[in-house]
Formats: sequence, C-alpha cells, structure tokens
Amino acid sequence: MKTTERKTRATGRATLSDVAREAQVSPITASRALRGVDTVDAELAERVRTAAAVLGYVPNPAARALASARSDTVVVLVPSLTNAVFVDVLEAIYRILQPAGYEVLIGNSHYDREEEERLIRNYLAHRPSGLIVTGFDRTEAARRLIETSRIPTVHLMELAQAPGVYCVGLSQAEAGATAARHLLGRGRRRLAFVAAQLDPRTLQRGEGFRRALIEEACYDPALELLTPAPSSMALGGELLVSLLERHPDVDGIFFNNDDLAQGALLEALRRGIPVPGRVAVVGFNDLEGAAHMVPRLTTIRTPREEMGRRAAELLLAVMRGETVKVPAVDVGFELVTREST
Amino acid sequence: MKTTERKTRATGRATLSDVAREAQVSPITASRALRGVDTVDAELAERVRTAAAVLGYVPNPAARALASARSDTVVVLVPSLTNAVFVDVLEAIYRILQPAGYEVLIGNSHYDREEEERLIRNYLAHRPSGLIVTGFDRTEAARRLIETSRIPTVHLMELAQAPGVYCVGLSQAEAGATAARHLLGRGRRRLAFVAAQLDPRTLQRGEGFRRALIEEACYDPALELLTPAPSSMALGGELLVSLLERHPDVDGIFFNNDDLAQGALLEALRRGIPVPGRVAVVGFNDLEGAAHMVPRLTTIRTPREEMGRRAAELLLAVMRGETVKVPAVDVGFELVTREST
DNA sequence: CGGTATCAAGGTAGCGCTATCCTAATGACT
DNA sequence: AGTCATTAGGATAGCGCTACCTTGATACCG
Repeated sequence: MKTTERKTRATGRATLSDVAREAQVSPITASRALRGVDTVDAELAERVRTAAAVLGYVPNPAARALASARSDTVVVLVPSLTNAVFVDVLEAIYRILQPAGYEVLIGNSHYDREEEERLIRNYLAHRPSGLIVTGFDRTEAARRLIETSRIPTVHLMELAQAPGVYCVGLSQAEAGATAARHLLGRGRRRLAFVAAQLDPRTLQRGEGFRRALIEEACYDPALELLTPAPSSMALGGELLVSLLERHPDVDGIFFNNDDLAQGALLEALRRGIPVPGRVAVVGFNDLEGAAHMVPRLTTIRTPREEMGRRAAELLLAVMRGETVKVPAVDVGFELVTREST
Repeated sequence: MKTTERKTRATGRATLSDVAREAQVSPITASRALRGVDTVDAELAERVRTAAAVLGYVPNPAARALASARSDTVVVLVPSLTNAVFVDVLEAIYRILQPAGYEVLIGNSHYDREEEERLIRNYLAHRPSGLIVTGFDRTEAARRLIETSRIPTVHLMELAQAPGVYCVGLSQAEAGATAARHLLGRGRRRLAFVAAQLDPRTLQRGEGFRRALIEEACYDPALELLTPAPSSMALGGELLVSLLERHPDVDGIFFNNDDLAQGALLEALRRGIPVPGRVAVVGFNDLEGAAHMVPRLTTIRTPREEMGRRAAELLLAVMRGETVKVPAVDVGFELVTREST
C-alpha cells in the first residue's frame, strides 16, 4: 500500500463536487439545485437530488456559512429555563422554525444583563439569520450589537411601538391591573402584591396592579412585598406567612408567578388559613399545577404556545424580507377564575 | 467617492489578518497566539491579544470549523424539556462546558427515536467536538451514526458496562426496587406501580419494583398501571382514582414521576382519601413541588445537577484525549422520606 | 434579419481560518 | 569548530461552499 500524499485535508465525506460529478453537472449547478434556486432545469435538479441521496450527501454548514456569510440559524435568548414559561415558548418556536429549515440556538441569560450581552456577542459571530430576544431591557452595548448587526430581531413577552421594532407579547401592566380588578370585584380591599425575581415584566405587572388600586383608592404601599430572590414554591409559602403576620388584615394577594402562588396555597392549607375565606389568591401564568391546587388557583393565563409560534412566524416573515403589517403582536392574556378567589 | 471593486465579499468585520497586521506578526502566529498554542513567544502572544481586543476581533466560527474540520460545539440530546429533570441536567452541563469554551447545542427528541435519529444526522454535520445523549435506546441507524462519527460521546441517565462506552447515570432498576422496599418496610403489601410515558428508564424502574415485590411474594401484575400518554399532574390524579376504583385494597403506590404523584396527592386531598392512611405514595425525581405537597411527598431524589456536571466533565476528559479511569459513573439516588409514606 | 433582452449553466475566486510543510535560528554535543 | 536535533515563526495551500461575472443559447423586437 502506497502512503497517500500528505497534502489533502479532505474529511472523507461526500462533498458537493462529488454530488455534481455523480449527477454530471457543475458544482455550482448542484449547489443551486439543492438549495432550490429556481433557475435550474427541473430534470437536472432531480438528477442532482438523486445523486445527493445516493451518496448520502449532507451539506457542510460551516462551508455554507463561510461562503454565504450567513447561517440557517436562529438564536433565541431567554432569561431562564427553570421557569416553565420559557420552555413552552421555546417549544413553540422550535415547532415553527425547524420545519422551515432553521437551526435554533438557545441562550440562557439567567436574568443577567451582562451574561446576555456576552451571549449576544458570541452568538452574533455565527451570523444567525434571525434573533429572538426576551423583552427590551438590556445593556446599551447589547442593544447596539443587535442594532448594528442588522439581523432580523423579534422581541418576546412585552410590547412596544417603535418603527422597525418587532415584538410579540402582552401588556404586563394590563395583566396586573386585571388581577387587581378581579380581586376588587370579589369585594377585597386590602390587596397585596408579592413578587420575586423582579425582572422588568414583574415590575410592569406590579405597576399595573398598583395603578388599578390607586384608582379605587385602596393602594397601600406597605402591602407590596418584593424580593430579588428567584421565584420558587418555598419562597411563596414564606412570603405568605410573613405577609399575613405583618398585615393580618390582607384579604387578597396577587402573586407574581404561579410557583409563588402554589407554594402559598399549600402553606395556607398546611396552616389552616382559609383560601379564599380569609385571603383570596391570584397567580400568574397558569402553569401546570395551578388547576390542581386545593383550592384550584385563579390565575392569569399567558398564551405561551401562541407567543412562541407568532414570534417565529413574524421572524420568518422579516427574514424573508416581507413587509409586515403588524410589527407588534398583542397576544393578550386570560383571567382564569377558579376556587382561590 | 469611487465605486468600490465589486469583487470582494468581505464582511467588514475584523479578521485574523487584521489582527496580525495590527500586531505586526503573520496571520498564522496570530491564530496560534489566540488559540493558546504554546509555541508562541509570550510577548508576541500578548501583542496579538491586545490587537484583538483593540479591533474587537471575534473569530469566525464557520471559518474555524471549515479549516479545522471540527467545531467547539457539544451537542446535547434530551427527550424532553417539559420534564424539569432534563432542564436541571442541561443547566449543569452548560455551567461546565461554557467556561471551557464550548458552545452547547440542544436537541429535543420528544421521546421519539426517529426524531432523535434525524437530530443526530443534522447535528453531526456540524462536526461537534462532543456529544451527550440520553440513555441507550435508539435506532440502529442512530447508533451507527454515532459510532462511525468517532465523536466523543457520553450517555446520560443510565448505566452500562462496555468498552469505550462512557456514561453517567444511576441504576433505574435499583431505584425502583428501593421504592418497593420502602413501601414494604412501611408494612404495605398491596403495592401498585403507576407509570406514564413508558420510556426505557420508566420501564427499568418498573422492572426493579416488580422484582423486589416478587422477592417478597407480593407481586400482583394487576396492580401495574402503564400508559404511554405523557406524564402530567392531571394524569396522576386520574390514574389514582381509576386504580383505587378497580383495586380498593391497594395500600401503596409508586408513581414513576413526581408530577404523577403530585397530581395524585392533590386529587386524594380533594376526595378525602387519606394519605398515607389509606394509601402510601412514593414519587420519583424529587421535583420542586414534592416537598410542599400536603402531605409532603416521599420520593426518590435523582442528583441531576451532579449528573449533568459529571457528564460534562467526563466528556471534557474524553475530548482532551485523557485516559478515563471510570468510564461509567454511578451518581446514585437517594430516598427522601417524607409524610406521604 | 441584425441587434438586444433573457436566461440557464458554468468558470472563477474567494469567505476566514488552520494543517502541513519549510526555513532559519538556537543550543547541545562530539 | 562542525554536526545534529530542536525549536519559533512563516509561507502555502486548502477546508467546502456560494457570490459574482461570463458565456452561450434562445427568445424577442421593430
């Protein structure tokens, strides 16, 4: 056996040239045929596809990205995967983008602006075709990176009206106000707002809640319990207890996320605090457990599947260069009234 | 202003050549310096790093991947993101691999072997440096793809002893047996196994549970309630009810996942079925809600953070070509006894 | 019927990196 | 002092694909 020339660095896989040779066309024609460029004769294209199948050809994404200065990748940045909300949204995004031929790169910023900036910087090096980010709160540098990259971008969860800004979300403030009005409608007047994590959307919900109370002249700032700690069921239980200790007259609580509310309901059950008898409870998001709690949790359902789907569809349209009639999609929310109020 | 030559396709970003020029070295030296190849003079390397920082240079991953026929990417395939188990594992994997300079590509197979095979096929085109997959159950084609790719691979969740096979997991069968023995130790004899999803690990747990019962001569196949439907709290409640209807004498249940168990506990509470008075309940995984249920759920804790971390560390070692002493890491599990038994 | 518009297909030349070889300089050793 | 091994750094040549331009063939026009 002769030693092979040391010069070649070929990987051994079938390349586009192999396919072209097999189909007896030029490489560039093979390229066009496989990409579905429509200036290729139908019969030639068919021959190319057959050849590709025969050889088990899989395009080299690195070569493609290098030559075309773009990649069939969409980067999605979420602040958390622990919160099921974002998992649901991601799932829907995948379901749209994968069949459309895009690869989805997930970045988790852990609710940290610096980390998000770093992720953006790294992921932009891949020259993704599109970008989906959560909300609008980011470092100035991150904002600039996105802007100057000229990469089609869709913002999730929140709404904004600005030229060239695409977003799919809901009015967090309006959702907070709805929770307040629902409790008021139940005849409750000593209403508390309990929140953790304190991301921008949390604060917006708090703002809406507060405004609705001010309108009814029953806002008491002492009944706002905010902590930057991560949201959890354990925390929900603790916050309920400390709130009722300090303010025994509270008769309604809006928990900023269902896990807090669920933890609170279970703690109340354990301590024999009647819900909604003594205190009514409203959650947020309608996560899986909400409907199963004892009592079942009244909450505000966010359409996460729809949000992900619409965001992906919007991004697809923008990436295709279509003119979008509605750059800001309001997916709304729904108050789900159950036994806890 | 002269019209620029149409020929260049440069992207406008700083390239390695720009950095090299700025640092007054050759491009290849710049490349070596930035990659940390140690044959570069310390002072030169420093000059290159400075130049890179000045120019805001970010390497083009596509070019790097094309030239080197590998990428700093690790692909992780999980069967689900809805189950918090995998989110926890992923989180830990990220925490190790990201600082090590790897990008993590997540693939979600939705418990579908065909989909997993497709994912593997697509992701292998990226020539990842490493691969982390869940379990051992996959199509023959998928198995071959992994094998022939020669890419360092670590298997999650389960254990296996075979040369060249790396895995980090626990004995699912042993965990199932532990649940059985715990219930037996509480004096229960009519023990049911309730499972959904029916993935391989579920079945292994069932197998271990069954064997332990057979040993004690109290195995009754009628008390196995299996459904391929996805696991959920709602399903857990339903299965509890139908099980107790058909077999009122059941005095202990091992639910294959905590969400089933939690749904069951809440349904029992609602219907006034005493737990553990009439029936003791054991869950699996120790998910967030377990400790907060009423009664608090006895369950088997799986060390998910550790599993992800160890898998990532093992993969790093294999990718670096180190010889690994322990190719199969047993992270074990822990019975967490609470009020439900 | 000559000339131009149109279009499919191909030739050429990179995209931005790194593997491989090569050279010159340094030191070790006979 | 001369030979050899050992380095540091550079020159060269791709990796596999696609953008751009060109070519040749066909359609279209007055």
